[in-house]
Amino acid sequence: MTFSSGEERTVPGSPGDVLTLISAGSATTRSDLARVTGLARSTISQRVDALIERGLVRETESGESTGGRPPRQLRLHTADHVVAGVDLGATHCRIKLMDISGAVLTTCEDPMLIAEGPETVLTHVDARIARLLTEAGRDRGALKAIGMGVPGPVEFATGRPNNPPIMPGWNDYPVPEFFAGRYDATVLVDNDVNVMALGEQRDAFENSGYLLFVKVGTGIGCGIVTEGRLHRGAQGSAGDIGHIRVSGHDEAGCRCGNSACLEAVAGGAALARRLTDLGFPAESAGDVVALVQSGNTQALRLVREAGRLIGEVLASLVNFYNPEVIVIGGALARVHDHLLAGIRETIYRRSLPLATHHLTIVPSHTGEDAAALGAGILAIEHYLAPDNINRIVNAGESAGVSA
Amino acid sequence: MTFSSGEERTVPGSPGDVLTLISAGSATTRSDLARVTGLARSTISQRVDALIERGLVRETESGESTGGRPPRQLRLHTADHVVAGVDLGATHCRIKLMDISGAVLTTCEDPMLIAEGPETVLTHVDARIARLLTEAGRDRGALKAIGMGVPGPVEFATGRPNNPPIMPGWNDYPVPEFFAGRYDATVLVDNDVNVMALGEQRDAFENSGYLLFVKVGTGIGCGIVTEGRLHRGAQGSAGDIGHIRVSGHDEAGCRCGNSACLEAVAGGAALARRLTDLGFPAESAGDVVALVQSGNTQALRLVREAGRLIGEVLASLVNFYNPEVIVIGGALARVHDHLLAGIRETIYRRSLPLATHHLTIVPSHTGEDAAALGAGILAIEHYLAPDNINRIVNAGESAGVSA
DNA sequence: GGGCTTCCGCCGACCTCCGAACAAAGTCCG
DNA sequence: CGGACTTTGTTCGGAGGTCGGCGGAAGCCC
Repeated sequence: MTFSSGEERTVPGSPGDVLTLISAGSATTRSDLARVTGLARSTISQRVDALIERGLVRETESGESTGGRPPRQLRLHTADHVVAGVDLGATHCRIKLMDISGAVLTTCEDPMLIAEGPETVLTHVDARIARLLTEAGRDRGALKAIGMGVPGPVEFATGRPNNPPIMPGWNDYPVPEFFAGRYDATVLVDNDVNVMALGEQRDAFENSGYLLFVKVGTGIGCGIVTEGRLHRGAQGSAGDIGHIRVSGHDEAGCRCGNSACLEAVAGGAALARRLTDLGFPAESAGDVVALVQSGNTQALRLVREAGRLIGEVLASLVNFYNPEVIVIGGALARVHDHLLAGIRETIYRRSLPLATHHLTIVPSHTGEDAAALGAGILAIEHYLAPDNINRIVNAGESAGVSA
Repeated sequence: MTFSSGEERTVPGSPGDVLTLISAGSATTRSDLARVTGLARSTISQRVDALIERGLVRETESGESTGGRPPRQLRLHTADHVVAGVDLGATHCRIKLMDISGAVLTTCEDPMLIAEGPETVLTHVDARIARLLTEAGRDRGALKAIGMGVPGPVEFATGRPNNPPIMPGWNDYPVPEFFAGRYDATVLVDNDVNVMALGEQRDAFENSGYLLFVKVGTGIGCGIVTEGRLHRGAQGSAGDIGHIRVSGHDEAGCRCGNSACLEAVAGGAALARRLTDLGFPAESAGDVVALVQSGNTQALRLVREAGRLIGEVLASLVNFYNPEVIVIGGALARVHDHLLAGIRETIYRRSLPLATHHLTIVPSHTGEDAAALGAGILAIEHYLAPDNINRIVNAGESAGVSA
């Protein structure tokens, strides 16, 4: 009789799979690749040759000998393959130019109002990317993909924002088409919380199959990574936890028209308003953080209370989704000691023991850069995806290297 | 520039993939298969021959001619391949013997106490399966897989219950091993709500990628189907929504030790207790249903109120998970008119418009049979999975047909 | 320096899949 | 009623990719 065991390891075959292994660092020599994939050494050599010829891989210095001929190390050929990770917020724009190994080449950050509409904003983004390419000494053609996180729901397949509440003029705007004539690059647009979740999972929790990333800023949102892939839901609106009802706050009206929404009682904007009422002027989540850091006890109390309310909602989601890791990010996470205390307290009290037993709850370690980094990773992974690489290799066109 | 488009159709190759198409009815002749897969007719013939030789497929009568030679129809050879779908509840046992096309051959249903422990219960199950096989005139060796739903969390990979609250003696009991000497069949054990969700998705919502199945019986649980696959979470406890807190009921203590759990205010057991207090004796969810059907206005009021409370929790989950379909099942769904009214009302009031716009909320259409059918489908899909079929075909052993 | 080990390219053997040609089994039409 | 046509399914040689052995390359150990 056969037992229901875990998944069988599928034997990867194509050039794209080989590149994935090199990229992940799982195998850096031809022999390694043969061992890991189970393919014959001769087959691997053939594949690697094709990747080298297309300019995707190159040999570096020989490695350490283990008693015999030293293996030749293989690396991604990063010089001619870069991506841009774009983080568009309500009032800022951060861009990171990264090579396909994930290394950040150059960065920029400007104030910018997303409410000025897509043409204005994207023209700005285009100019910044061009400048970053120049600064990094890369050719325009080296830009292979653009990842972008925006503060609202997006139909990921088409890259069009879907009724975003704080992005006037962007509804259904075809963002990828804007870049069509400007770069020969794939453009991927997603919700900012989604790319933050992806980035955090890839950076710090690669082995965790079930991760939630909770962003606590002006509003509150959540990115969901299930078995390594983003969960976007049927309409791409999954993770919108800011308007979940919390008990005992029916007096708090929310901009969405309902009352007692999590965001209306525990979001940065709500906290700022309440602090102002208490005589401590604050306008934004950043002001709240500043008050906490200056030792204001009212601010501290409110943040901890916000943590409890967020924890109440997360306790429900822990029972439902059963995550392995919860990451807390966003502006308010800068005072994570106080925020996390409230969150942890409530989750461990209200969730099932089986679900919390191996649950890890941590602050984001990428901080302010989370969205731009995550957007870059989204772009890199798309570009290096086996299917895409196979297409490039089979197309017979040189991928970047001028002959 | 390349746009971020939907997934490319991968071209299926192996014998297992061919069988999957025949099984799904997507292609019933060799020519069809060639067109659908893109493989050459000669290759398809080769594959089909192998499947016929192994006893997995057979030719039936010729089909309609479309002006040329009439195609020979291919069907799954169901005679020598059957599975059992087992539904173990707290107080009952239902088993359906199904062939691998999904047709139910024979059924049985007995009262049974799961609290009597695994040896007693599984011995009973074994005897029932043997009798069903005899009734259906099938050989013992024809049983290829057993799917089983149990009322508690399970570590699916090993088939061991994981600290189930209402299954004393079952914790960590290796269910598949029990059947090891008795049948040459794979044994798959899962939470009952999970198999119900799977069955409903396959039966009625094949095209829906994001489905929640909510079972409202004695307790309340939820099965999650994401992109066609069950979401079990990190510890296999995902979907345990019965202990999510609902607002305004802090007086209601729950058997889990907390208060205001959904199950403690809206579960069948809780409703029965409150009806008893009101002077209408009721012990189980079934009694509650009977009272509603007899026109008892108190019972009706309580059920509708339960619907609102369940709806409150589901409203949160709709925002978080963004499902396409919510199916309501379990004993209380027999009065679904009243239950659904409350659920729908609350979800549409409290969830985001983007998430509810294309949301469908319906009662289960498989009713009491949901778990047994779902367990059978789980078993069939495992047995017909391409990897498994390839293994059978390549092993060179005849799969069931005595030579 | 010679044996040993490991790495890597080359080449014949093998396997799978393809496509063309052919056989089979029906329809259509004069 | 018979031949042309259409569609289905099989046979067979060839193309392409993978395997594994062989030998050369390049280091370590004694």
